[in-house]
Amino acid sequence: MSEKKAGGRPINAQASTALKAAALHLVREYGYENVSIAAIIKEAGVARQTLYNRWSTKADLVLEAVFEATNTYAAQPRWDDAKDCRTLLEEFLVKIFEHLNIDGDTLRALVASAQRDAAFQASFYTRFVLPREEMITSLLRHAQERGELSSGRDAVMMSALVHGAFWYRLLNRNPLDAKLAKDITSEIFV
Amino acid sequence: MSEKKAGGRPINAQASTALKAAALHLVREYGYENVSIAAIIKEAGVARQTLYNRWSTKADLVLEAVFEATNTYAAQPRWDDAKDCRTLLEEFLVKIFEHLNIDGDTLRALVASAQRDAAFQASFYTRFVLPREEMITSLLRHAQERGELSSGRDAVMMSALVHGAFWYRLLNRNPLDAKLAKDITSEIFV
DNA sequence: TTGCTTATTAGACTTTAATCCATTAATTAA
DNA sequence: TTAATTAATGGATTAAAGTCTAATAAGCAA
Repeated sequence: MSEKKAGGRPINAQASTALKAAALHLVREYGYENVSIAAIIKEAGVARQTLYNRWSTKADLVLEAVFEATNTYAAQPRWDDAKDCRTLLEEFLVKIFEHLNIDGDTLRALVASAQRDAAFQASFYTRFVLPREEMITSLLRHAQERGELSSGRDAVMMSALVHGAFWYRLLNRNPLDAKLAKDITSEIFV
Repeated sequence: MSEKKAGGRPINAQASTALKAAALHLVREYGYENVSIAAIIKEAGVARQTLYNRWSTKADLVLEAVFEATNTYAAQPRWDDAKDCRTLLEEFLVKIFEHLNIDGDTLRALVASAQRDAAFQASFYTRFVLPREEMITSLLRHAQERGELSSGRDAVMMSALVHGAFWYRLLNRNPLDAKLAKDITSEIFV
């Protein structure tokens, strides 16, 4: 399946790069809602249709741009056995919050887009949200194995509580700081 | 301050009623994003400017329409002393979820609007979100007083965890059902 | 070279939220 | 009755996302 007939003008990879760079730059500088498609293609020096050949909406483009630019923050840390899991969770949350303090406004805008577009919502959830949720779930299971957390508890539900808590804060424009990381951790580890 | 000079054409209260009714009806039937201002004023039989004389955006109008139509669900229940607090929380969550299963799609759209409009976000949070958050906080404090929950725990944080959990589920288009109410409750009451 | 195929470009077009304006309507005060 | 004031109306306008189209560009295969 999906065999392409040979030939045809090749896709210009530079156009993609320029579009992502322009989108990220403009969105971080002026805010998602204040950046028009027209401004992005103008800065990228590319035609409108070229953008829509690659991404179907502004949200898709910006998601990819933010995602690629912040791989660092989404990386699974190796759980350091020298520290207890309570500390690991708190430190991981602090790391997530650092990212959210850079791109939080953009991510809020993407969550908003996701509510209007089920396909984008699925993509956003799969690429951005779920991976971290699974990282925390695995950390909590690790804590159960090490006896730092009662094995009777539901790691998936606890992870959802943690995620819910900081997304809820973000969407309500509350600060995400070290104190919050500590407070959330305290309520999870009894 | 704020004294109005007498005279002037009086505001037509029926126009407000008709606009709210039209907005609620259309939004529930076709979905928030599929309902245009043009459709609302047409069904209400009112001029465009009349709508904007009362609400500054579609989101403000729909929030008020939904809010008025669902006072029932937002009412503070009297905590029945015959039941333990675990049961009360679970039942309260079930009640909230019943409402979210009617207007959840609309509320998701309003959350999206709130991300684009800080003033609306504040209004939405104050009118819709915070009251329930406080109800659950007070229930958890009640549980602490009755010794059903350790008094060392942070009731405000726990309430945020609970709220975060179901808003998170709602925004990710996951089901809000009795099982979720039970699972959330279980993780709060140890 | 000549087709064939796909990508890019520029710009017209559609839709919708929101603003703006001139005109008309409804009310109070003199 | 007249003037002042405020609301409602209908329609024009603006801004932006997204769609569409015709012309052109850049490759492959014969």
